[in-house]
Amino acid sequence: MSKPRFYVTTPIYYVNDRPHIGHVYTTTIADVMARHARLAGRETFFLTGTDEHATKVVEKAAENGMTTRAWADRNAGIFEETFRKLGMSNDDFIRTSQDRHKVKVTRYVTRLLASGDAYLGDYEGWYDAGQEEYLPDAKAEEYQFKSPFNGKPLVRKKEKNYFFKLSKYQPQLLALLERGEAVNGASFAVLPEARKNEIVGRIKDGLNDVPMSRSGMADWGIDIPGSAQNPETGPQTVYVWIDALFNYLSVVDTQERRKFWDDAEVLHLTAKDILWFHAAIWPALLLALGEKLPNALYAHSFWISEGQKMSKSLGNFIDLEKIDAYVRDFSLDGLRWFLVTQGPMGTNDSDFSHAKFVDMYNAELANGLGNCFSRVSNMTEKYFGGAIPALVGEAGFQLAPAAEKAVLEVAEAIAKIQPGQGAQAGLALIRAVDKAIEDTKPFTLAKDPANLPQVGAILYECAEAVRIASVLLWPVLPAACEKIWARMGLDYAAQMQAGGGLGKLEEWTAWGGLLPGMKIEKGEALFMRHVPPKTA
RNA sequence: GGGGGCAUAGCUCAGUGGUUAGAGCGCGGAACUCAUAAUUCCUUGGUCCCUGGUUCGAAUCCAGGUGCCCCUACCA
Repeated sequence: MSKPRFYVTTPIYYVNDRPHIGHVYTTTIADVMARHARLAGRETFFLTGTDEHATKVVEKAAENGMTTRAWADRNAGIFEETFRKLGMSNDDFIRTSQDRHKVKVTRYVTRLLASGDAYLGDYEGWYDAGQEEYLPDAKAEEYQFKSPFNGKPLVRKKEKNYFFKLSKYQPQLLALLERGEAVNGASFAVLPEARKNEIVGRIKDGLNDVPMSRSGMADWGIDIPGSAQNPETGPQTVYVWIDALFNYLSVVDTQERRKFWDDAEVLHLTAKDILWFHAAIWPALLLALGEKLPNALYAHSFWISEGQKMSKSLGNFIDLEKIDAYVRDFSLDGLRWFLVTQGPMGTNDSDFSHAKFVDMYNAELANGLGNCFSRVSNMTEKYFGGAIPALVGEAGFQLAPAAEKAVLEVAEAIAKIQPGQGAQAGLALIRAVDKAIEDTKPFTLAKDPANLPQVGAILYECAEAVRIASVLLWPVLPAACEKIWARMGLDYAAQMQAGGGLGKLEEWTAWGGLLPGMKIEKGEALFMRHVPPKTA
């Protein structure tokens, strides 16, 4: 029986942005989920990318004296390079300006037009002539119906646009979300619970049809089929949000990849600000297309910076420069650990605080995992020449139950999309090892050669628990755990590579995988303890 | 304006009606020395935001209030 396939996505990032901690966070969570799934032997597809068809992209490119294409290429390149540098294991990187996406979106829109779920209507709103853009009613009111740019009055303008018949799907969305029912054989979970309640409330308020086109941008965006020939509309392009949402499907809507949509567990990760598009419009679009729904949407909260909201005016974004500095000072795994264990997967925002980063790094990685491996490997070298001794003595305790518990808890945490909890469960096994060492004091026993059989048994228990913890923690701390494997002479990394990236989580986390006689090399500290520079 | 969320130890959070409210980190003390001045143990620490209500019983449910936050249609 093969394990269910897994397809995990991040939002595609706005190509005018510079990568910051928010992008890195969502992508890291997706990466951990993807790595865990592959480790568990599940065929996995992990997608991220860039969203490029906004009008502002055309404008920014012009401001910078570049063609839209060159500007988008440059910025998308920065995202791709950033994720590559951060070791993200994404299987693809979609850019909405790529033909493979545009071709699919054209087809989806054609289908919607044919079924009547997309139709021509009048769009009416407050128009800022100077900016050539509409403002939402609420915003227009906030600006007292004057342009925020030049102060000229906004005008009430009406134009022909294509609309998506969102209102039609209200009953099905409520069945899916409020009552948890399956629609067309699939259910759709919005997490966390608070976010689901939020969206249910909003859907109950009533759904209006949404515009899904804009009057055309020259040479940018995706044309609405037939609009150019329609004198009523003139050339129109697919509204950028609709265009963007389709990426999740367009990338896997190919002969070889279709299985990742039709026959896979599909998880969309996003931040809470774009809940509406993902929890209401996206499933409605899929229902309209007759496509299967994703299994779950998880909308996490935000990072704030040192207690303050991140904003351009405060200039306190955790940007690429800061991210690079953390990677340099604490290693990539150190950054991943902080993001995953301290990040805003709940409904509250999390604080990216330097002091907290250092505290957690020292307590959990340096003093915890790193030191534990260090003491176990050191005693093995010191008392047994670096080889796990034959099992001839009694340790006087057993770590197998703690290991089983950790394995179970990690699985539960991942199933709940709480990789941070999973990381803590893995670390708890390390704590159990530290406690066992303290309780039995092998370093004292070793002073009398008669005790060596017991010391050997103790070290076996400890090394075996560390081995299992390293497998459980690998999705979060790939570099450090692979170092542990290398020093224990384990070929898990090679096995995964040979197995198409798929691991053997069950086998590798079963007690007894460490054989007597195997070498353990102590090596350099896995995580150097961070001592803050002295302030005079 | 409308909708939603959050408020529990110094910090970050668990805890959705039932014994003296928990964890991690930090702080203080002790033990220990294999280890990265690491580890382990003990201690400290809370009118569970306020007021009122429902209940035999409320951190938990309800109402009102206060504070902070998010969404309200192109910033993870």
